[in-house]
Amino acid sequence: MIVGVLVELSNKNIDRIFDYIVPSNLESKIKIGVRVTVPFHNQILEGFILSINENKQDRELKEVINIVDDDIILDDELLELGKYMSKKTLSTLISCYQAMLPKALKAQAKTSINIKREKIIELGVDYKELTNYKLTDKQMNMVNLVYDKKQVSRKELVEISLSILKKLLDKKILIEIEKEVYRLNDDEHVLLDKYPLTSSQQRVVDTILNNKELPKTYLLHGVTGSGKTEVYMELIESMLKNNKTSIVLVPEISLTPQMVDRFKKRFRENIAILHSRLSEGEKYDEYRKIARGEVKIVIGARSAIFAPLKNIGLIVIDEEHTSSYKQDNNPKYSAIDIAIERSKYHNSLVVLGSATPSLESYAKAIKGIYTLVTLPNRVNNKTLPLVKIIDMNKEKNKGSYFSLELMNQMKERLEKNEQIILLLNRRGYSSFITCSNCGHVEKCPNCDITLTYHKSSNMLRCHYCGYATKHSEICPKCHENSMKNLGVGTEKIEEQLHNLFDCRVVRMDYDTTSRKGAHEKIINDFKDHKYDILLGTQMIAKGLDFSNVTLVGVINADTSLMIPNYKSSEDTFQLLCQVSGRSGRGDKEGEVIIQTFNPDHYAIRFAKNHDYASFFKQEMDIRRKLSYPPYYYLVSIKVISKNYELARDESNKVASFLKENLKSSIVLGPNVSSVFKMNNMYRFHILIKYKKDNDLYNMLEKIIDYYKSKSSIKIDIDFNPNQV
DNA sequence: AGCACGCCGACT
DNA sequence: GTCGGCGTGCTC
Repeated sequence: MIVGVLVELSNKNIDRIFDYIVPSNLESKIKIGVRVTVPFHNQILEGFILSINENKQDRELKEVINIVDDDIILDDELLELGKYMSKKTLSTLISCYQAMLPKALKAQAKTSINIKREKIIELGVDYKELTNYKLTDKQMNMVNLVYDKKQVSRKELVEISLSILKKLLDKKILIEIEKEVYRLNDDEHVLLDKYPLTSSQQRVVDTILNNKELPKTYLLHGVTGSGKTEVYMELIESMLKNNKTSIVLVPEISLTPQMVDRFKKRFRENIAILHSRLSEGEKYDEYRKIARGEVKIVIGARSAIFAPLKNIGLIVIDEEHTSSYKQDNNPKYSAIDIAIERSKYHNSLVVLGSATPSLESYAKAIKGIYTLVTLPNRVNNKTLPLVKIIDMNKEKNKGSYFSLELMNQMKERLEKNEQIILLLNRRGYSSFITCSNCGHVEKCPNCDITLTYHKSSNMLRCHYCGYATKHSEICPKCHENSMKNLGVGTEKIEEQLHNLFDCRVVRMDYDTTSRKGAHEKIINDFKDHKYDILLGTQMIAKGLDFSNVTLVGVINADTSLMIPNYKSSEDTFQLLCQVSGRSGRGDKEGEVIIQTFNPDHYAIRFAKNHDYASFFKQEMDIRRKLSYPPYYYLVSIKVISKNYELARDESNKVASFLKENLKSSIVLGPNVSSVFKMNNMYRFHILIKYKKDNDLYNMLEKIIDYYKSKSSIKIDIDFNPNQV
């Protein structure tokens, strides 16, 4: 028997199947989709069996060494899905399969994550026979405990008494067995009464369920607080009744414990959770639950789209406009694409939900590629919060982060014992230090990126490569003792809040949430009103539901407008709408205050009135004039090299090749990349705008082919990039 | 990805 | 004369 194996190395040069002979003792275990170890060149690698051939050997073949798992890791659907992904993203096939699997199941020769087993104690004799033994009261108590619970962990009994346990084990009254356990234990969840659906929720549910054309993709446009989650749950329940499974994607699940909680309360043990904060062991366990068909619902972040569920009836993508649904390293896939591809296989529904759909999705809905369904009002006809724009150019209260208006409002809410959310619109990490004398900023010598200041360690760090150096207040350029002008961080603002008010503030940002479970704690504490003010970055904008919040303040609306990206207006509009939606979700009316130096910018003006339609119209106009998506698709091609001249010259060659061969596309560049030098590599990029170009994939493949043997040049291709 | 092979510069 | 630079090629 001969098998074709795809080995673990991700490299275009070996992005193909290699044949191996199967020794006869392994033949019975050979199936397509299982992992094997094979000799390759002068190493031992893991790989996946992708084909089984008869003995038609045209050369000397090496032998398969071993079989890693007894089970199939990738079934037919997922094997095909990987091929689709590889073709669409131009990534190696193995990188696609690896992206679909938890670390424990990737083809990697050095994994150590195992099935967790626990020692369990059971009754070793029939309960009635116990009268034949002379047992002390204490021994009898333990036996009764085991009898009642049928199975008790050894640990629990050892805590009672090791000597009693040992006695009973010696007498074979109790016996010890090993049992597979899942690491992520289900906490007890009270079953939640479901809310009756509002008439518009019911209408949406009916529209979607009465549809007979499958597969089909819906865009659910529902304002913040309109109860999209209830709609998802109702659809899932209908799937369960028909014995179908569902996947729900949320932007970053650890940020939305409230939503997970609601699902758990309604569907209990029928759910598996997959997200980045789980340990590798926990992920592995959740994955096995899914693969064994023990759950019918999977909730998770982007990669949960690959959950190995059978018989999928519904895939929900909540907050579909979120950029994290696109993976920004290879393979650069979009979870929405994958969802639609899987829906074709399963003949199922896809529901994309958002209060502020991406322009691409909304345009597709208008074109009829998706079907639009809407929830135009908040549940119980609650009003959307009143939004006030504060022009910071005219602000009298200079030198403070807060305008007089915001300060007064905060004071008022605090007096009424209501809660406040403050958004600091930061672009990723940007607590940097500038010289107040000459304006100098410290940059990373490897990456050309401004270094971030870390107060706790007094270090400056590069968030791209990890370079770190001690912070000194002496400016290296002008030698004044004035390197202390810190960019605004939540810490600074918290300080000022404490100076202004007697209030309890909790910060939620990258620093305060790095520990596992930190998000949940902050959110729960805030919900329990242990704090008056939640101060955070972008991560507080989405999905949170606090009924006592009546004021949302946006400290600086402008930062996201300044980002050099064609989507910056869209991102800003979405952010402002989303964060505004956190206000007034309970009985009390909510208000929002947005501070900005650009009060007339349309993204801010339309966000004020929650006016998606007008924003869409104006933004589409601009996109059309500038030939941006959704009128054109984008592909970014980066040419990367350690050698500056080489990167420059080769990127020129690539650009002219593309200009020559892609007559119906617009080829821009090469330009230096926004992050020009990263990890000591120089980066040039070329941008292609295309509508339909039959030669595009051909030409890109030719470029990849040409450079794949040249290790001094790296080519990086990104379709519909988040960042250009 | 690794690793060997191979063809040109500054050194015991 | 040789050590070693990294360009090129190969892996069933």
